Amino acid sequence: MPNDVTLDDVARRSGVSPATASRALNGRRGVRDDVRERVLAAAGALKYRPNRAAQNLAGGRTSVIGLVLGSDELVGNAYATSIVQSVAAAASVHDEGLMLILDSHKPAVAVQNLLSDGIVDGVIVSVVAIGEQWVEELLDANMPTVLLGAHPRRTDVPVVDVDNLTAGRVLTAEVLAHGHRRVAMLAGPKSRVDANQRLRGFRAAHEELNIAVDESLIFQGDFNGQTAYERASEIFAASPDAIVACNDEMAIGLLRYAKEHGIAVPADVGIVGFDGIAPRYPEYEVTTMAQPFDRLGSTAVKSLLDLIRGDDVPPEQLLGPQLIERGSIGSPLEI
Amino acid sequence: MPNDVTLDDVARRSGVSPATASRALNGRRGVRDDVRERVLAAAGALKYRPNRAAQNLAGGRTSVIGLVLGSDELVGNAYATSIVQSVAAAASVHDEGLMLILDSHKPAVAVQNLLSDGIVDGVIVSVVAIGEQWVEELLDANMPTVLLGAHPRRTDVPVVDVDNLTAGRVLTAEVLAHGHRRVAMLAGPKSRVDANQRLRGFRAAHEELNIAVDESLIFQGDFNGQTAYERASEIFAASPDAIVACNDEMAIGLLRYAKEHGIAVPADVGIVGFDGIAPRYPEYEVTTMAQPFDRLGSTAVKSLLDLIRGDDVPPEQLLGPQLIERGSIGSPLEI
DNA sequence: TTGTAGGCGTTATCAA
DNA sequence: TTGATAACGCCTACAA
Repeated sequence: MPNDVTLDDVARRSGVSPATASRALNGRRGVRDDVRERVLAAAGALKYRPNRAAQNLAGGRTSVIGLVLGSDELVGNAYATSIVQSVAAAASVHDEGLMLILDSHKPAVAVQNLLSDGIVDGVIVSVVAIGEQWVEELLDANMPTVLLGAHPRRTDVPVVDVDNLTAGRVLTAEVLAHGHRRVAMLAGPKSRVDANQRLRGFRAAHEELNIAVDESLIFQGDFNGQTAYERASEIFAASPDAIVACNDEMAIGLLRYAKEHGIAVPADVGIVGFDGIAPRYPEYEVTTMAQPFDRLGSTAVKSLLDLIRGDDVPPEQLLGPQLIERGSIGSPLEI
Repeated sequence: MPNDVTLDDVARRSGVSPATASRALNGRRGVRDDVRERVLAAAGALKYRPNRAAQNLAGGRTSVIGLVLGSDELVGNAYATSIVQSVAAAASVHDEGLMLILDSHKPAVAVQNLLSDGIVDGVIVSVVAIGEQWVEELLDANMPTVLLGAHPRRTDVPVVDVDNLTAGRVLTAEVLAHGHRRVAMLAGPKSRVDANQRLRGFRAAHEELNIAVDESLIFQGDFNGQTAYERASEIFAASPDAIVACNDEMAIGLLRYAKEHGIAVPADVGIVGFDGIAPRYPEYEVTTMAQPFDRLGSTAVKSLLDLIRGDDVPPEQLLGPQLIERGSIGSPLEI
């Protein structure tokens, strides 16, 4: 019952044909100005809203995009949650509906739902979903797709991401600028492009200052805070001046361990992270390279809409991260 | 290009009319068994999937439901995030699409999008969205709606919620059973039904044991952990034996303060909370009444689908919470 | 039990 | 610049 007003009603009220009304409403050219105004006025008066199903069926768009997060747990994953939030906001700005696809237990069905049912015009696939069987299948189907976070192999799909290489380089440079020389790295999963880029940045920053990287100070992590906490003793035992954790969750795991074991931060050891989700943990102040979540979301949505519209989209859009000083490697430096 | 297979294709391949094919596919009666099987086989072979826009347009359903969270911040809100997760899972089980409606900045438009565009068959409105102007408008529109968490005034909309009264009573009884007598309460927002019910349960548990509630031990909270942390000194100054915080976020705020100020839990003071989202904070073990998130999600989705189908739905479905002992009021009691 | 035909609301094609 | 008319894919009386 919501809305019984159809295009025909608008057409009738403005004394034109449905075809003309449609053209006027959609901003097509070839409609006399006064007619267009009349139609618009009628539509407004009638509170007309197009039926999207009909639009879609007639070959138009759905005005709904999908956000694929795979079977990743949203709960407790501040990064994923931030992505949802920012994409939702961006979709809303463009007046697009947002379908959340957390699905997992029915690979085939999930993909087909998306593709075949014409329920979504395109999808944004988050990096947290990459690697799952059905997500890979999804990438193979030719549906407009934008990756939010780089895929290790698919370079054919446009990607929007933070510039992880720069992020790693700048953050590490900052650590080095504080005088730290024995800098450890708690890396992310090897399968993740972002983690690798951050590590590359870590090395690059050292190279720029002609400081050798001590390979024994590079620890393998998994982006998980609890795991980091459990490996903390081993890492601290290597007595680094500072530790670059590949994300904030791990940095906080380390901070927690430090706190519990009387290790002073930054006095005894500096600790930094990535992502900028740390404000969620007010008791842990950690210097970090924050993700530009808002821009990630809006850029991904805009690119996807371009793609759907048939416009060209850059194969890779890297956004600048932001260094947020919170004192976990010492006082901010004078410039 | 996704899927070119239409109902006609299936009909042709199985040698029947589209009408019969439609009936067979939709489980309508009045189709010979062998014919039905033939159609189903053809559909399977062709990998046929109905076009939802067409189904919808033809008067059928959209197979998409909406989850309304208002402008609530998802990031850092473990309760809201858990709701999203559980509703998404439940929707997926029923093969329903899930539209996430975090929208906020365009009240009117948002509502109309939902209602008029025929893009969603019904909505689940989370308690975190209640009170916002456009959400209230949404409740007035006659669209199938289920509340996930009680509304202070709208008793006309079916609600699914945890049994907060019982939760408050049982948890408080547990605290009292541990021998605590001066029990403080850090309440939730007065506008929230769940918070009030928990407080009622708190009082009920006292009454049952003929213990008077010391009104000076009832503190007003806002469900926010940071705020709880900031008010902690005042609360601890009242020297309660134990504190019942109206949700885990606040309990953790108190625990954090206690930890930082050398107040031993549970030795000096017991602390308990509600919701069961605390596992997210491994360093804070807090006894709590956990929300049955999975069942909340599945019940809400199922009820909404019933509502959409035109079936009756109970006006109120209260699910049982679960006491989770984590030692923050002392060792678990022998039974 | 099955098939035919009409319509759901919109857009696009093609004349006028 | 405008208006018929035909899709789009499906469902559902109604008829057979």
